[in-house]
Amino acid sequence: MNKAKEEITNILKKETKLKEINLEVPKDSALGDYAFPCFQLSKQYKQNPIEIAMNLAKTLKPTKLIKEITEVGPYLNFTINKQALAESLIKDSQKQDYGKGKDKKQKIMVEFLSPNTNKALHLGHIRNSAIGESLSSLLKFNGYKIIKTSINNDRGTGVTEAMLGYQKFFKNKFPKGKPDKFVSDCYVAMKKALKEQPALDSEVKQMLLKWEQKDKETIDLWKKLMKWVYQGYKETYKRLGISFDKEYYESDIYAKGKEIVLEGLKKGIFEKQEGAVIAKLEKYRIPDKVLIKSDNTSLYMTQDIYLAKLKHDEFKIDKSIYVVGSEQDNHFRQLFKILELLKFRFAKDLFHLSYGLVHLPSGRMKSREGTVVDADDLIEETVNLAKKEIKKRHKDLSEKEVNKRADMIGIAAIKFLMIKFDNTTEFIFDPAEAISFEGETGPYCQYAHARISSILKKAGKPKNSIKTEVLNTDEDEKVILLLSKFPEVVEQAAKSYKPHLIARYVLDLSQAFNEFYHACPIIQSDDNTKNARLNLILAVQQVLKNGLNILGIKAPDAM
RNA sequence: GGCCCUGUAGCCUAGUCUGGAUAAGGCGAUAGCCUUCUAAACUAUAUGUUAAGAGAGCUAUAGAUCACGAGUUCGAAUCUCGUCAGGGCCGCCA
Repeated sequence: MNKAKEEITNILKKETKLKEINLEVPKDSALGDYAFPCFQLSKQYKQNPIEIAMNLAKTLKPTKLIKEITEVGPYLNFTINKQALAESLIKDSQKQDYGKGKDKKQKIMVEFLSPNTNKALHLGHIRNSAIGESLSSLLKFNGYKIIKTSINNDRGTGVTEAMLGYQKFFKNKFPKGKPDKFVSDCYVAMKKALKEQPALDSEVKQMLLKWEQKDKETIDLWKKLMKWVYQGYKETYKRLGISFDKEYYESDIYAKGKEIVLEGLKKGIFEKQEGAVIAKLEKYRIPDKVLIKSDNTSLYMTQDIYLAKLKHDEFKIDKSIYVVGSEQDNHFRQLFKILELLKFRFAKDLFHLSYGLVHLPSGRMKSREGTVVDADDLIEETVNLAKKEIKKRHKDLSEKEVNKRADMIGIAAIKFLMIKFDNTTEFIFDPAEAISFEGETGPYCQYAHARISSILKKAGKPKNSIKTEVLNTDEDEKVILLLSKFPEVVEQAAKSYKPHLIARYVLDLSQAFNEFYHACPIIQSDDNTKNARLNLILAVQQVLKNGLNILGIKAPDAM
C-alpha cells in the first residue's frame, strides 16, 4: 500500500474503530483521490451517512500527505498532496526493485504449455505460454520462488499417427524447413488418410503397441521424430522467451500412477466397473472418471495423479499451478478431487489457472484438421509488419538493427494481446488486431518507454535533489498518483493470479505519461521544473520497465 | 438432459470476487492539434521560417435499458433466483 493510502487508512481506523477500511477511488478525480463511503457507519452511529461524513470532515485534520478532506454527500473524500507524496516516491520508484514483494519463503510450481509433441505450436500455445511466463514472473517479482515446468505429451495415439504418417508418406525424407513443422505435416497427412480409409486405424494401434513393447525399430523412429519436434520447439521457445526449470515427459511416467490408483481401489476410494477402475464423483457434482481402462492401461488422468505427487516429492513445493485451457476445467476438478480423496496433503494447494480458448473468425481451431494459426507464422507476419513500420521511420538503420527492433516490437504486440484480457475471456483472434501497434497494444507501451529514453538522452541525467512542489499540473499529479499504486497492483495481481492487471496498469501509466508529455514541457522549462520532471519520467521509465518485464516484454530505448 | 464459463456503445474489452457518486479504456466514426523531445528543406543560425509529410502521440464530439425479468438492500453492472443467447465439458482421448 502506498504511503498516502496507508495514512488515510490509519486515520480512519483510529477515528471510526473499524478494523477494515475499504477505500474507493472517486469516479471523478476532481472530487479527490480516495473516498470513504460513510454508509457502512450509519447503522452503528444511528445517523445518516451525510451527517457522518460532515462530522468526520470536521474532526479529521489534513496532514502533510493529505491535502484536503471534504465531504460530498455521504462520501468523505481525501485529496492527496501529490507533491509531498512525490518526495520519497520518485526516488523509490526509480529503483529496480520498486514494487517487488517481500520474500514469501514459498515455492510455487507453474506448469504451462505442455504440448502434444506430434505437431508444431499454434496460437493457443502462444496464449498459454504468455500467461504462464507472465504469471511466473509476476509471482517471482512478488516474492515467491518459482519453478517453471512443462510436461511434453510425447506418446500415445497422436504421436503414433505422426510416426505412421512419416513412414507412409515421407519415408527417409528429412525436414527442409522448421523440423517440428515437418512432423506436423506427417501427422496431418496421416489424419487425412485415416479419414479416407478408417481401416488404417488398426495399423496405428499396432504401432502404438509395438512402441509400448519397446520394439527397437519403432522406438528409433519415435526418437527421430521427437528430436525434430524439440529442435523446432527450441527455436520458438527462444524467440518467445519461454524457458523451463524442469521438463517432464509423458513417456517416462505414463505407466506410473496405476499403483496409487490400485491402492485407492483396495481402500474402497474407487470402484471397479466392467473391468475398469472408476472414481465416482457425481456426489460432488463432478462427472465420474475412469482411471484405469478395462484393458488395464492407464490414462492421462492416471499419469496426472502420479505427476502431482512427483512434483511435490521432487521439489517440496508449497503450491502447484496448472495453466491449462478452460476445455479442461472438468479434468482438473476431477484431478483435484481425486487427490483429495486419496488424502494427499498437497491436494488443497493445487490451482487450475483456466483461460478462455482463442477462436478463429472461422471457428474453433482444430489441429487435426489443420485449421490452426501456426505460432511461427504469426510471429513472422507480425515481425515483418514491424519491420516495415521501422523502415518507414528510420532510413539509416542497419538491417541487423532493424531486425532486432522488429523482433522486439512484433513479439511485444503478440504477447500483449494474449495477456491484456482477463484469463477467462475467450476471444476471436483477429489478425489485424494482432499486428496492430496502436491503441491498447504492447508497442504503445514500449513507445512510451522509448520516448522517455530519448528525452533523457537529450537532457542528460537529472540532479538528485528534487523540488517536487513544481510538479503541480493535473498531468504531473496523475502520473505521481499512478506511480504510487504500482506495488498494490503487483500485490493484487499476484494474489489473484491475474497478469492482465499488470498489462492494464502498464497501459494506464503509458497513457498518463503520453498525456503528461503533451501537456508539460520538460526540456524547455525552468531549471527546477526541468529537473523535477526529468526525475519524474525517470521513475515512469523504471516502472514501465518493471511492468513490461513481468509481461515478458522488452523495454526498448529506441524503436 | 447434467455441470462449468460468458453476455457491458457499431466492434473489442476493463470494472463483478470485496455492492456506493455522472459505468472506464481501445478500435472504428466525426472534428481538431502540427510540437517540446520524430523529421525535411531554407537562411536570417533563431525556442526562426516554409511547403509538405509523417504520426506506434494528443484533444474534443457522438455513441450504453450493463442480455431480459424478479428478489435482497438506504443503494445492484456487481449478490440471489428465474428466463433467454453463446461457448466448453460430460466413464475407458488429451
